Amino acid sequence: MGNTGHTLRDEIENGILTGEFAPGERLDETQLATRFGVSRTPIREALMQLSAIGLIEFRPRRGAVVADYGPKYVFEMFEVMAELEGMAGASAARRHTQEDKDIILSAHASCREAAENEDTDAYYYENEAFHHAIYAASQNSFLTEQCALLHRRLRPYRRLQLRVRNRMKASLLEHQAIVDNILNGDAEATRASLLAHVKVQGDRFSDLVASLEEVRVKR
Amino acid sequence: MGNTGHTLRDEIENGILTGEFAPGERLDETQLATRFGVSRTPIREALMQLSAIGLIEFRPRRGAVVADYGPKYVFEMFEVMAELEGMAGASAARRHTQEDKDIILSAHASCREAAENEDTDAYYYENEAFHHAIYAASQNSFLTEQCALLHRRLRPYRRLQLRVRNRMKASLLEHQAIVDNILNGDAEATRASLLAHVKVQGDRFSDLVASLEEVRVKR
DNA sequence: GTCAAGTTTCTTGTATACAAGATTTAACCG
DNA sequence: CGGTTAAATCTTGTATACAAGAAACTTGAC
Repeated sequence: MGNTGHTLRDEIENGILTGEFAPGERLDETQLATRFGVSRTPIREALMQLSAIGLIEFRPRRGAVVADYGPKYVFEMFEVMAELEGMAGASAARRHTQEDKDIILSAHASCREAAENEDTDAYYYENEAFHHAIYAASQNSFLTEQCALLHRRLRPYRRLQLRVRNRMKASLLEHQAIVDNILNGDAEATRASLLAHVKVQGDRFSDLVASLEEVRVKR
Repeated sequence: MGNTGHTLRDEIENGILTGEFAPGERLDETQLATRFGVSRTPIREALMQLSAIGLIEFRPRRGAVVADYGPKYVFEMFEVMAELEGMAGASAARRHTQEDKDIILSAHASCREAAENEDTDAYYYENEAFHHAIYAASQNSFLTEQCALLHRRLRPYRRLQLRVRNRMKASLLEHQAIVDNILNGDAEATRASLLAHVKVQGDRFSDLVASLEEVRVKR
């Protein structure tokens, strides 16, 4: 043995992002250790890393729990995500290379295909590739990393949304406008279109929470 | 004992941000352990946290070294910082409370005082308070956290800049414009003024690096 | 049957032990 | 005297041991 590879951290992170470990849930170190076939030490170190990026929280003497942000906080995260994506898009419109362009177009085509097949899972996956292609085209590697990080962090809160009626097709239309703006090299139009595209997700999340609240109150 | 308090992490982080541990320097776990009077285990966990936020890097089997970003990467960080601060300012202009306003004005007054006394150290400190006041006034706690985090991360690269001739007074003038814009509730003007205010720092950093490069080449 | 107090059990947080890879040092050869 | 290789040392990465605090359970009283 003898490895500091991030595989363990990624494994646990994945569990959180896929919803296997739900927000608020307590993470038992011993349990994780036996599950991954290691001792508690590397588990602990992975958890420390996750706590540093805010995915989990340590309660003193009570271990780690999956971070459970309030709805307001999640909405704020979407606001920041929108701004960062807008920035990446603006930068991509100005500085994208031929190769970036090819990758964006190919990702866009894959999204369209998924949408035409009404395959939400495939669309979900291809949509991520599309957004990552834009991050990379910004030519700003720090921005690319920050966008990717926040994107991952928001994943659990974006999962349900594509099931909403017609959301997939509306999303695709927005993608088309974004692609056009980037190819035209229109930085500010790209920024605006991406800002709106992402912000919609925060709004949808808020709507969802509001409706859940209403149900809860009514009972 | 029995503590998961962040004090140890903060201690090491401080050492990095103040330049005691220089970029590229190797961090010896045993050394740190004896220095802080604990075993290697909590040191290790603190280092894992710092690696997760990008302040240090783990080379497999070779331990932790203080992250040494290239000049390009640092410049990119300033670009993102500028955008985030612009966003915070725009939001602050729209949503600041009376209390936020008081804090901003008081921080601004302290900056002015430091500038009039030509006290660069005091200005450096009060300047941070001024910027944090704006973050808080955005009413977006996630944005506030992200800004504060990136601000800290850039601290080592901002240290030298105030020594530049007249920079302190120029900075104060920019602050005045920012304050005016916020009090007027002009979100876009605030965004623009903060964007420029921060971007200047990235430009200065680039100039610095360029001049150092030149010296290096000439010899 | 319900609640409270005390005891037991579990879990965390830290220290220490140990194995494997990296680095330094030393010895030997050219 | 320089270079290469092998041994010794050091450092990391992981496992285990142990102490202290939290949770759960038992027992007893009302």
